[in-house]
Amino acid sequence: MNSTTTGRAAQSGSSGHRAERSDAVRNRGKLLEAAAEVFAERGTEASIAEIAERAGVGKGTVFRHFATKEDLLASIVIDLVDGLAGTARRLAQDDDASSSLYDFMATGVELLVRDRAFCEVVGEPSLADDRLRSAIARLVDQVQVLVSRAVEQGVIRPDLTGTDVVLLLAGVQQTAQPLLTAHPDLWRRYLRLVVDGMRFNGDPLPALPAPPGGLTDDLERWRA
Amino acid sequence: MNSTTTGRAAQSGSSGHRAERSDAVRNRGKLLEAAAEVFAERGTEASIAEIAERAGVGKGTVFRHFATKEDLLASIVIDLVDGLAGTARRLAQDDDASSSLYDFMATGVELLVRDRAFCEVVGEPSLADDRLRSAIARLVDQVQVLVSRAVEQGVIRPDLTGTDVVLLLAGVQQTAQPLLTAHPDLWRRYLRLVVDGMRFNGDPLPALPAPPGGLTDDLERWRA
DNA sequence: CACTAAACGGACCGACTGGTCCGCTTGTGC
DNA sequence: GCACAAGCGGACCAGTCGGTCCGTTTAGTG
Repeated sequence: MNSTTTGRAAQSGSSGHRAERSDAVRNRGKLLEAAAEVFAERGTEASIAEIAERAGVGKGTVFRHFATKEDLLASIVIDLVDGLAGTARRLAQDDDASSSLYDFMATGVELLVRDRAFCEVVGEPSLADDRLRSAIARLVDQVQVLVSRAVEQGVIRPDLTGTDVVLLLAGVQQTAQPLLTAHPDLWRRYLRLVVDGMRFNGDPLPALPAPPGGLTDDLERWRA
Repeated sequence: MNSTTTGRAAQSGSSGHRAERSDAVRNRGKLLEAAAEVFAERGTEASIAEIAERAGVGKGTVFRHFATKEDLLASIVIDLVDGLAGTARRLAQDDDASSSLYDFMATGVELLVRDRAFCEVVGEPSLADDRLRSAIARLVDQVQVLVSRAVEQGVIRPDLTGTDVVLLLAGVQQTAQPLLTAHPDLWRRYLRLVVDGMRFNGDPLPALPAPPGGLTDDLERWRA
């Protein structure tokens, strides 16, 4: 959990209001930790009451730190997305484009497999928090680096994009989902199959519409 | 809608209770039609009240025809699954194993794309109605015919199964889901990619555990 | 047409949810 | 150690849901 991104915490700085109290900081930490666990296990429909209970605080405390349930959920998912973007950035150091792209996808799918709420949120953009959208845009950007390198090295078909790869993560997870409890590693089978499909072999894919927005257009990026 | 599968309707036959009333038959029809629409649009969380309203009946009528909401939902999804199994059976007549398998998958994904509740139910086996499980088992059986033929003709890798193909349908749908409203045909892109991955090209896929149950073991089939 | 059992519909119930409010507690600066 | 603002927690509220119940309507029968 790299929770620097955390809350709209101490907006200190300007007029010298008192600093944030220590118990408040501690509770927000417990809250984020508990919420991450509960959302991962139970999905986005997990109740605030359960999160508060696991954190060992009252319900009121939840809403003092996060305006709404969606706000709390977004904070957590954004952290996950940013973490994944960090993985992509780190893997971009590696020379072997093929294996680094594969490793990235394996990391991503594994994350999705272990976190129900993450799956639901990234698979259904209706929960369209702006911060989340830009986090996804950052992720797509990082992945695009991996993809471009792989295309240059000729190890995947040239019409693939970072968006494709990110979307495919959720697809692979969903494929294995119905048998997940019985066969927790089944996603590897389908990841392999999808990766094999990503290798260049002649016929171009049905068109994904040309990226309409510029590089800074966050909202349009996700639909690029 | 092939609603012969419909309800636990007139259990007539034995002791000559009066025949089912015509308005009851009519209302059940309207109910199934309305529920299919509403579930397709809004997913499994659509409310009974909305379904009753669209059918033009009262809420009480819903529960006289279907014991619970899950019962109604299962009835509808089972019809869809059986319909898809019928498509598979019909396509098995065709000589070209490659194109018939592709056509089946395209039909399946398109159905998933247009029906939210169908997606949710088949992607999450927790709604484990027994009738639904056997319907899925029947579907997998039919698809296995297509798959076996394709393997024999050497057009797909030999370690694929009917279960794989059925699971992949939901995976392809999920891949396109986040951009679905903006690009309704995007699923074709990912179906093509997955189908390319299904073609034989050397390395075997990570193991899918050997089918543990016999052919009649419905429950184990889905996890075969 | 009269009679009855079946079907109907919507008021009602209990459970649960996200979110609010306010009296009480506690950390912090002086 | 005092004062007080900030933080706290849980009773509470309004809304929604699946499901039940029962007074009323209606389809079928002789």
